[in-house]
Amino acid sequence: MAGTESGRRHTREDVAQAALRILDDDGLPDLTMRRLAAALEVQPSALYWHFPNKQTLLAELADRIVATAASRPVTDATTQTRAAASALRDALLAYRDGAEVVSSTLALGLGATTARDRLAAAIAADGFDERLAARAATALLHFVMGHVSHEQQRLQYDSIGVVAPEAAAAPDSDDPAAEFAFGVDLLVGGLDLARSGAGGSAGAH
Amino acid sequence: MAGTESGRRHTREDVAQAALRILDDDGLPDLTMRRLAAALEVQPSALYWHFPNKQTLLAELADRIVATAASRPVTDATTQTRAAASALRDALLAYRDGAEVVSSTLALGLGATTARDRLAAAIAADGFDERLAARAATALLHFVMGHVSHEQQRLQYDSIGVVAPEAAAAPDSDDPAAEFAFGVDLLVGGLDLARSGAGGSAGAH
DNA sequence: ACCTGAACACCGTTCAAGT
DNA sequence: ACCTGAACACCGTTCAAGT
Repeated sequence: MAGTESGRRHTREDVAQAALRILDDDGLPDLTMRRLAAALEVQPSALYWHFPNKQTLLAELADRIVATAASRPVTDATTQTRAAASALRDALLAYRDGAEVVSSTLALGLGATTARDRLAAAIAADGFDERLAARAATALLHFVMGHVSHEQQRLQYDSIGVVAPEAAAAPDSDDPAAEFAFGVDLLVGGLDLARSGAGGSAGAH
Repeated sequence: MAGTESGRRHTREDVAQAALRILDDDGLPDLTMRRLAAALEVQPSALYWHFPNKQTLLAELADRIVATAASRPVTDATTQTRAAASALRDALLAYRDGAEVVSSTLALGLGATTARDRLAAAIAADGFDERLAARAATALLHFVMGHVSHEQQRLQYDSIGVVAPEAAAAPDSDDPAAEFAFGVDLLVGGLDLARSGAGGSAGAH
């Protein structure tokens, strides 16, 4: 009950932390500058001393979210890639609406490039050349963002009960983790094909 | 110059058309209920006779956007899938922020399921069984949405000049179409592997 | 260095009432 | 059947001024 935020003046760090907390507790739609200011017991205009605008604040949050992607030990071949993909998914899932926040700032190149870099590194570690790894990382990143965005939006809508009837028994809510793994496997399978050198699907040019 | 919208009373159709026009001309952020009302020379509250809320209006737009996906004649094997994927991409690109509109309504099951259905049908037509086709369609859909969302957000930001320095000479803006095709090829390649029956990546349950 | 106070130009939505 | 008028409860951002 007592004041976790009772002191007066704040740092940029305080603002980012309070924002992450609101994001996690109430979701992106509730993360307004005014609500954030209230949480810090400050006027909305005070926030603009720490961040030039909301977009920049979100970019900062995106960086922190992807930074939490833990790297776990792996052994098998082409499994660095799978591990990196699911580590990224876990990081995005760790904060409510994490995928939305990250993908919104991904587009304007404001940080969060760490995500693609890590995927590319994992693919390269699995024995693919850099150029191929870079391109495949982009594709994989898009799949991951698309999948987790969808997953988290569903979570949010479900909790408010705003789900359409069709979506109830859809082949969709089966098992997000399995569905995710399946998609990653498809992409990795395509990569393996490219390595095998066949003039097949993803190989040439 | 003269009044394309001079008459007084409107239908739900008029509202949807005017909304699509604003979307295409000025983008999703400018598609507000008040701006839409102004375009129809009507009070904002009048819109709520035609649509219960903005979300429902957007779902209607999403349906129309994916509906424009033209099916083009194909011959090769596993190419129905590629064709369906790029037809969907074209449909999304046909309207500004089309991907955002569609994916936002995809999550809450409000229509736009046509997109996944078509992908699944194409995959099945390429000789995969229904269950596999359904799961692969979901993965492919996520990739497509992730890719085109990113592509369109970049377009928007570029036009306002809000791009970060790094993004300038990034391996990102290379060639969206080629990048898209590469990702689709990876997924299709993984599918082919599954068909080959090897206990490999994406095959077994 | 960090914040207040007040304003500007907006939002989506509701609801009684009009024709 | 379709719309007006007025209100409610919000937004992000700016900017002079305070300490």
